[in-house]
Amino acid sequence: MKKRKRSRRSNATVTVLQVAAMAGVSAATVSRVLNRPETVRESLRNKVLNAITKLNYMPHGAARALASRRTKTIGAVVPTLDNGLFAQCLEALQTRINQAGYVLLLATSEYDLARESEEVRALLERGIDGLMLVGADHELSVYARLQSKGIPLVLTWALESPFGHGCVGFDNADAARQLANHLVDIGHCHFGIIAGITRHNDRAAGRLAGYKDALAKRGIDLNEVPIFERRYSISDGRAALRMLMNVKPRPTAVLCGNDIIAIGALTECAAMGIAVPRDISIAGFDDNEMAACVTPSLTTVRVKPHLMGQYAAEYLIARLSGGNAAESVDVNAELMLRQSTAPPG
Amino acid sequence: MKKRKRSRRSNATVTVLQVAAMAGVSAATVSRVLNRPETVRESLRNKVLNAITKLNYMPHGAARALASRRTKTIGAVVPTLDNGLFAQCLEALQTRINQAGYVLLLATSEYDLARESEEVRALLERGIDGLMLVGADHELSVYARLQSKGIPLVLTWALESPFGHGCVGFDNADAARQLANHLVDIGHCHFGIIAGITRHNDRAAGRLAGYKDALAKRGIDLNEVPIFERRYSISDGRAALRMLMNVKPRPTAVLCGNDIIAIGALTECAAMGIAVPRDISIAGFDDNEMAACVTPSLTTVRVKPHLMGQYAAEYLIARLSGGNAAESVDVNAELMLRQSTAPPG
DNA sequence: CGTAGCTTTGTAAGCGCTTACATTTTGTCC
DNA sequence: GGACAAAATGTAAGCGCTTACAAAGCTACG
Repeated sequence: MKKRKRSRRSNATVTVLQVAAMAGVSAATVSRVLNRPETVRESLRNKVLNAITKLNYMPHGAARALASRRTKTIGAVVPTLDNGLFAQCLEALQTRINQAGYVLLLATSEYDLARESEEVRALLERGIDGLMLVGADHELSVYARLQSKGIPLVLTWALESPFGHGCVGFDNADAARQLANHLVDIGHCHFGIIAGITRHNDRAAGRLAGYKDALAKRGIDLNEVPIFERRYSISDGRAALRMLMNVKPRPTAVLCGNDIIAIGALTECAAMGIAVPRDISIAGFDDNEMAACVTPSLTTVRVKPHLMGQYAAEYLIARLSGGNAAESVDVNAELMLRQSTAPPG
Repeated sequence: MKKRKRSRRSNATVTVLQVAAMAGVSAATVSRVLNRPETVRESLRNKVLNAITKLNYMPHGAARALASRRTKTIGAVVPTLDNGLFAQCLEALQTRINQAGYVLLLATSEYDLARESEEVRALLERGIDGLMLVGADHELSVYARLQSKGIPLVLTWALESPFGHGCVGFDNADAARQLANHLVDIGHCHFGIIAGITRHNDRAAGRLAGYKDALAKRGIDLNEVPIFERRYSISDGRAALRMLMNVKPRPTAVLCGNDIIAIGALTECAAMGIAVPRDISIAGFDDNEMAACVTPSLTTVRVKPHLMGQYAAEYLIARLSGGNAAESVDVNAELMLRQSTAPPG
């Protein structure tokens, strides 16, 4: 006679046993109704379903996760949500995984790989069935932990993983090359580059490499090309453009690491009374939502964050339901030629 | 002799018992080291810590949650991540709660209250310790479920909750009133309004109410003011502006439900050859990242999504650590007067 | 040196669910 | 109608952790 020693059950939490009792079945049957309804006879199933609604029963996720070793949760860590592209990618991912009954556990790394690794660790502790990351540059600990837990990973903004994970992205270098080539095609020969910070950022690095590669191949001496690496901010773009304008010979075309920088450059041109594209051409990268709205509208490269998010979701869902999925999908980046570029002089 | 009947332990998951064994203590002590380290003597604590790193032990979140009835997870549901404002709010929320050891479980409602209610249910099932929602318009089931689980809620973009939850926002109607008043002040008397969809959206409704209230108070006959409700999209803004231009007398000032609509209106003006602000003044709401970049730059109202996210996080953290928090904080929305508005012709 | 009153550690009972296995029911075929 | 296989249900053992309570170790004081 020492029953109910520690009944913490202050709030009457409805459990599977109460549902079972009301329906006149065992807990196992209730569980089956919840997880594999086709395995229980209709009559019983209905009784259980009735009991569930009558009691307003809500399964306990942690208990489920503990017993089943599945959390029905997908993790994601992106550099920042302040960048609309990542937000849009997540929007698509979230929407898609939700349809499949998954929920999104989210963290941001602020472009810091060490922090990213910590975030991944935290997500793993909390329990995730799959993970989405941005880019292919990650600490080894990340890959190792994922590996040891057997958790599927999909990389966005990347076409190739060092460990053969799923990838959905586009070729940054190639798109950058196209953009640079276009500017050479229309007659530019004095360039300036305001790249993003390339350290630990394979996307920024790829873009810069593409720009340089194309220019070099077209006979432009890279030693003559001023190259800055700047954070993705309007003010950094402005300051960098101002510096470029002091370089002799003055560039007639400026290739930027992304649209934010480019818009900063555009803004500074306006402030300095430099006409775009008459005096100078400016090109961005990303085709974010502002690119088409600024004046002059910005020539850029359209990446497709929604599509990446969706494919990433698709990949993880496929893997988690035991299926296979294409290892790598290329959502082609497209050149968007607009008003901010034109032949020189 | 029937030990180890169901050893599913395929992957050698390191558990608290193995750590305990290696450190020569009981599981309880390991748990204490993890949760209330100050209650265990330093010598032992170090042994445990060593064992933990040596074994690369990682606590099992679901097990913890089940035993402790806490998940260290905070939920949020926003209308969409495609809107930079919500993304920024979440960015701040996420960053702040992360510092406090919480992780973000995220869902989007696509502006659909029924869907929102479902999402909340899903989050609750997955287990959350606190929740952030946008606005004060929610299904009763949401409030009821939260209530019955005793989970703290904070509303953003709202100043008042029907059930006394925490709020952080600003007065939409008041800010809208200020904007409308300003336009009257500088001489406008023929207005058009392109509001957002007000149904189930207290923010859109508040803004529209503010516009109407101010105009009426300044002696403008609301029956003469064409009012449209449109989705937040460039194309809807464009189409609505075109319709407004056919109204007689033609409005000299257009008040928009948000910046997206306003930028659509601006775009259509450009397309129709209507000069802004000479022929017409256009005002937005939100001060999103595009507002200052378009040409002409957009007069609007600055809301502060980062600040809201941060305060929302603060509120939840305070509540979850047993403290109290201010019930309601007002992050003042500010009028941003830019180039898109001016006295009429 | 005994013991009251701390602090530190151990013991073991769950937390609410899933699932391998055992058992019962149902269906099928001669 | 009986034998057998297949389908439906029940039984009970955990999943990995936390925590109430018990036990043990210390301290200090008479």
